[in-house]
Amino acid sequence: MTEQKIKRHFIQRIIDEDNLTGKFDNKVLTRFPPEPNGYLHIGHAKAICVDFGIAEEYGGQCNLRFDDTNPTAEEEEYVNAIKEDVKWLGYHWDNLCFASDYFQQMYDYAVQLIKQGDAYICDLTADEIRNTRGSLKEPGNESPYRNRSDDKNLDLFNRMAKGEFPDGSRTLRAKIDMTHPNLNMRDPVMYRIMHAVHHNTGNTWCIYPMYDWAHGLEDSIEGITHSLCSLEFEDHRPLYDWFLDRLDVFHPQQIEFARLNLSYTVLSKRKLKKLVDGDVVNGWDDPRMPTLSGMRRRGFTPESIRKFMDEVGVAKRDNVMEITKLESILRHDLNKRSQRRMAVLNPLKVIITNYPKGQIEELKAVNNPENDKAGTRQIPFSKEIYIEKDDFMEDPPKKFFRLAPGREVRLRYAYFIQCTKVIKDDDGNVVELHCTYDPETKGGSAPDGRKVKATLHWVSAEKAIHAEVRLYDRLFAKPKPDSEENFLDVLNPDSLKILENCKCEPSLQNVGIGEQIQFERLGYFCKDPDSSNDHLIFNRTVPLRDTWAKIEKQIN
RNA sequence: UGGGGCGUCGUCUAAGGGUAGGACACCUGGUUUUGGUCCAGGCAGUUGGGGUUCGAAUCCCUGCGCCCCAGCCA
Repeated sequence: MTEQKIKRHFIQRIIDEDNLTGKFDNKVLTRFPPEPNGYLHIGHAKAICVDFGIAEEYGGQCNLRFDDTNPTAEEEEYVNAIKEDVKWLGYHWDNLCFASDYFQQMYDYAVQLIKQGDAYICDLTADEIRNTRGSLKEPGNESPYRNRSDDKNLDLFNRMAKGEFPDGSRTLRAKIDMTHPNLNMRDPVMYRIMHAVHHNTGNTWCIYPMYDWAHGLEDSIEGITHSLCSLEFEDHRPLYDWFLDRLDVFHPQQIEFARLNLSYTVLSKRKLKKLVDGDVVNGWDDPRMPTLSGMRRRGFTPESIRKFMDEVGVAKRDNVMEITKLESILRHDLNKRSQRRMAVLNPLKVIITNYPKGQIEELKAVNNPENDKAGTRQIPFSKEIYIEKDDFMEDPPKKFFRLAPGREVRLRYAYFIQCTKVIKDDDGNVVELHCTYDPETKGGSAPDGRKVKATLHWVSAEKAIHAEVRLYDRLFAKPKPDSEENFLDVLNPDSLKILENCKCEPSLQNVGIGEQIQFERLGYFCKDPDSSNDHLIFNRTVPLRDTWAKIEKQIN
């Protein structure tokens, strides 16, 4: 407990200090400010956890604010998806805000700056502005329109807003310093002309504010105390401060922290959109996507994502979290909450030769060994069953404990069986096994105390229900796809494997969509929303840790 | 290169002048009717060089390396 108190990250320390000095009257008001131009991904989840988490911790508030200043990129669909994802993560915004609600006020502030001589209308084209901005080494040159009279600027700005000029013909620029070593301070554009329909304001405006101009105002208007954002905006903070100082309005404190990176994945909306638009995946909510909607469909719990963020930490250094860490936390969470079921993904028929034909026995199985309250259920057992193809080897290596000719293993919750005969097709593939069972071992233990080295999952052939199972793997084959010349070159060709012929125990018919289930010895799965009553589809969220696979790898 | 930022086990992250700790990964072993879980143990780190100090990951100086910025994107 005290240990938790001691481990304060740098943002908490800054706020602690502010509260000590009374900088913001001990108030904490943060905001999560997404642009509605795509779906939220796990990188955003870090920002959400920091923004909402800080507010929660200090008894403050957090706004959800859509930074909708560019109508050509933004859509209502994204607004709705973002709201849903934030709620799913378990956070509740205190105010729902839109930058577009402040357009008039921003306009008025712009007029103020023009009157103060701090902004001017520039007739340069985008190319010309770029060419006069200078470079990292060279200072820029002043625009020939820089010294227009305030009246002329006011008139032109007014007419810009009225729609008298075509797109791109003029901008409003801050009059700062074209030789400033920080490129952002070289007379940045505040407004551009865009005759575009805005999802929120419709046709009301044909000039739209730029991020640098708008964002600080949004924070100031809402009374945000600590404006938390990612590292790339550090260079913008002086400009943010400059605008607020010139306007002499409430001045939030911007604090920057490192964004999350994840190995074997990409976390940029641009690249994710490319995967969607290029049909590399099946939409934003494809279970392979690092989007929150994709992860939700895959079977992630919001708790596991939040726990992950706790462990990720908050700091300023660049980082790449290993995806194994996420998976580890996921498994830990799923292990505690998931009911166990049996399903066979790659079925191999087994006939128990000495079991009475036509007999069905109901056997008791534990629903969750981690949670007694989950209770038990009955599973049907019969003469013909399916086991996993991988659980039999005709000529097993030393460390393979599972079924082999002449060997005895346990069927989970059922009987010991011994393999007596291997049936093959003309090509030599094993297609069926004959086994005998020991009636004395009902439930899975032998009265004479003899042991077996393996326990297999199985499904009654007579009572099995059919399902499609989708096995997902990481989308990329290289740990840092962002560092590749083209991230699309390192896609993992096996990121999705569809198994059409899977056999499930009957109780699986009734699971709800998204309900997390452990298929014993295989992994965690959940029913996909594409399922129908006569066509079950299960997504594999994450496999169980597989020690045998590791040993197998060492052998080869 | 001008400006801004950052360097602690393989990967994240603590230690803010006083024993470099934790998690994941990896390796052992134990328990086990899931080769799961759980438990125990192990491996492994302060970017280099100076300085201040009884004592430096921490403070100072100086190298080196990495990231961001030249959209009318955010």
